This record gives sequence, structure tokens and C-alpha cells, in this order.
Amino acid sequence: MSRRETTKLETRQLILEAARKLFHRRGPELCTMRDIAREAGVSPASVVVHFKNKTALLEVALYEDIEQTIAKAVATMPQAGASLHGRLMHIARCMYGFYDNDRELYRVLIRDTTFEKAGENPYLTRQLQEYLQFFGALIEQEKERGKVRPGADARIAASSLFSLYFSVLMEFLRSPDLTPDMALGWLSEAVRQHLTGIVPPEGDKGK
Amino acid sequence: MSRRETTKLETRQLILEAARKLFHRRGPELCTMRDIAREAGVSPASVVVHFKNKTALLEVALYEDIEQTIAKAVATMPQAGASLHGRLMHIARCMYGFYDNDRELYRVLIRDTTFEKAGENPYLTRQLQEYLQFFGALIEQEKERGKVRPGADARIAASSLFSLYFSVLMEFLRSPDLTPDMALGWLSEAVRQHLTGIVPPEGDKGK
DNA sequence: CTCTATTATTAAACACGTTTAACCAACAAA
DNA sequence: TTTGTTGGTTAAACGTGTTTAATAATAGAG
Repeated sequence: MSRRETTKLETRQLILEAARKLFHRRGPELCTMRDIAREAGVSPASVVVHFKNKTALLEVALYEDIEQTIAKAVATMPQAGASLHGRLMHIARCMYGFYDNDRELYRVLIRDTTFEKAGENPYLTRQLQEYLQFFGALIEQEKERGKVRPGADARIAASSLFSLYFSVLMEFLRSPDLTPDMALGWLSEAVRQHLTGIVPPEGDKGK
Repeated sequence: MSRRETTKLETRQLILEAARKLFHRRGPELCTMRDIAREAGVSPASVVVHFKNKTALLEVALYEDIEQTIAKAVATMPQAGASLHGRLMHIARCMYGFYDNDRELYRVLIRDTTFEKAGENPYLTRQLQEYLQFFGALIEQEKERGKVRPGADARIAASSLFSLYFSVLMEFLRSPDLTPDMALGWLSEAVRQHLTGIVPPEGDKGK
């Protein structure tokens, strides 16, 4: 690796470390690009050269922690014998617990990334796609064991359950009064509804 | 009403009309507060005095149209004899059709409002609460007719179904290639899953 | 009517994300 | 080594949302 390339990587790392430090310490809205540049010992323009904009910097600075949390959540998931509901809730518990460490920070991260036009957030988009795929495969497995109806579309089920998880997460990040347990309780019932349905079984409909 | 109050209301209206015009014409990100102020014939500072910030102006400028669309959707909803699924999808079709008129505009509106801290977006928050309440009552009605299980929590069902609607809407606003019909198709299956569940009926579980 | 208090309005300034244009060290070719 | 080029870095400037401090018009009290 040439001299130029190594020093470039070094500055990139300096900026990333400074960003992580200040984002966590002061929150992403109270620390400016100039602050981060000063902390890293580079010029503000350099930050933009390396990361395109503040949101992209936020994304790169934080996605690894999220990835590790997902990995840990999946690794500690109850085994196949356990109920689908229990396994899903385990992952949700891990994630909500993680976000609870710095709600303000992750609220801003998710706000600034989820609504951008497609293609703007490569890291988090990839994470989501991988997770949805893993999750769809999980449901397919359950199908083979007869725990999920053969007719149910696994991809739509995965994305629907994720929608429920995500909506509760949004509310969780917006409302300081909402404890993780309250959020999990709400999600638990929503997931149960999606798994078992809310209408009576066939043939029992009407009066 | 005193002279001062009337002129204040007049400027407020001037700003609102200018904002609606420019937001629709150029999109909310390409038209500046200065543009709006110039169009309205007032100073930029005046805009902020009346509306606190650009997002609040966007919210006030647009929420009435949304409200009317909801009202029309509810008014034209199939009668109680129709299926719950059909009634929900009717509302979704009306709303997606409305948002389809200016996706970019509503994408920015929803992005800038949904993730703010609670209490920041009074108009849209009230709309959502009213709608969820109406929707919960609808599900309670279905319960009484035996079309929904007595044990199902109507509030959680309402909010879950809204989550599904909202997630598909997000994807719809983010992805120009996604047609309203594709979005509705996706949502239709997700709603069907939530209504009927994806696990086999009781007693049929396991192998 | 006069004087004071209130308040809608605004010009100017500010803060911050981002862009531009110039600089210069590293590299490649001769 | 010399020369020309590439590319990482940055000082300065820009655009825009927002704040501040001053202005002027109105309302109310005497």
C-alpha cells in the first residue's frame, strides 16, 4: 500500500474515532462537523471528502455496533425447539436493550437514514436486507416443521414482523417514558396477533 | 378582533399560501425559507415567527389535504357487510393514491415529522391518534359481530395494521419504481396474514 | 390627547453543513 | 534528478435555517 493510501486511511480513522466519541458524548445534533474535525485534527472540508455528509458519517460510525448486536442476538437465540414467538422476542429484547443505551443517538440515526431515497444508506440497507433474508429463511424452516402454514408467504411474513418491530422501536426512541419492557410487551402481543391471526378459525365465522 | 390580530392572521395566510404553492411546485428541499418569504411578500424572519421552523410550516401547509383525504376515504368505505380486509384496503388505496400525486413532497413531510420527539408535530399526531381510535372502534364492532376473536386486543390490532400500512407507505415513497398497485398488493397480503395468522389452527400444530 | 407598554415585523447577524478553488506532497515517467 | 501529474488536504466562501436586536405601529391608561 502506497504512502498516500495509508495516510488517507489514517485520517479516515482519525475522523471516525472523533465522530464516535463526540456523537456518543454530545449527541449527533449538538456536535458539529467543525467539532469533529477539530477533535480529529483535520479540516472540516476533509471530513466531507471522506464521508460525503454528516448522515453518512453517522451511519459509518455506528453501523458496526449494530451489526455486532444483531450477531450476538442471533447467536444467543433459543434453539429451534423454542417457539417462533419466543425466538423473535429474544432478538427484539436484545435490540431494544442496545438502543436503550443511547436513544437520542439512534433516534437521529434511524430518522436520517430510513427515509432517504433508496441507495443512500448502503451499510444499513445491506444489514436490513441480510436480516430480512435470514429471517425469511427462519420462517421457511418453521414451515417445513409444520409450525407455519404452507400457504403463508415467508418474505411478506418476515417483512411484516419486522414492520411491527420497527414501529414499536420508533415509538420507543421517540418517547423517553416508554421502558424497554413496555415496548416489548406491546410488541409481544402484536407479534402474537400476526402469528395466530385475529379472526376466528375457518367455519366459525359470522354468527 | 383587533386590527393587530387581523393583520397578523393575514400575513399568516399569505405565508401559508406561498408555502403551499412553492412546496408543490419546487419540492420542500429546493424551495428556501427566503423563497417563501419573498413569494409571500414578508421577511424571512416573519416566517419563523409564525411557524417556528420549516418543518412546522410544512406540516401546517399540508395536513389539511391529508385530513380531507382520510375523511373521503372513510366516507366511501364499503359498508359493514363487506370484509374487514376489503375495508382496510379501500382506505389504503385512497391514501396511496393521494400520496402518489407528489411522492417527494410527502416523503419529506413524513420523514421530518414522524421521527421528531413526541409533542413536536401536533397536527399530524392528532390525526394519527384520531384515526387509530376510529380504527380501533371499527375492530371492536367486528368483534361484536363475531368477525374478530374476543380475545384480540383491538388497540394493538389497530396499531399493528397501521404499522403494516405505514411500512409499505415508506417503501412506496422511497422507491419511484414501486407502483401504487404493487404497494397495495404487498400490503394486501400482509394484512391478510395479520387477520388470519400464519401458524396452523390449534390442535394441528407440530407434526 | 399624551405617554407608556405591547407586539408584529424586519434587517442584520449567526451557525452549521457543504462547496470551491488553490495548494502541495507523493508518485510516475523521462 | 527533473518534470509533469495525480490526489489528499484545506482556507475561504456559500447557502440556508434560525436568532437577535432594533423598529415602528397599535393598544391601553391617565
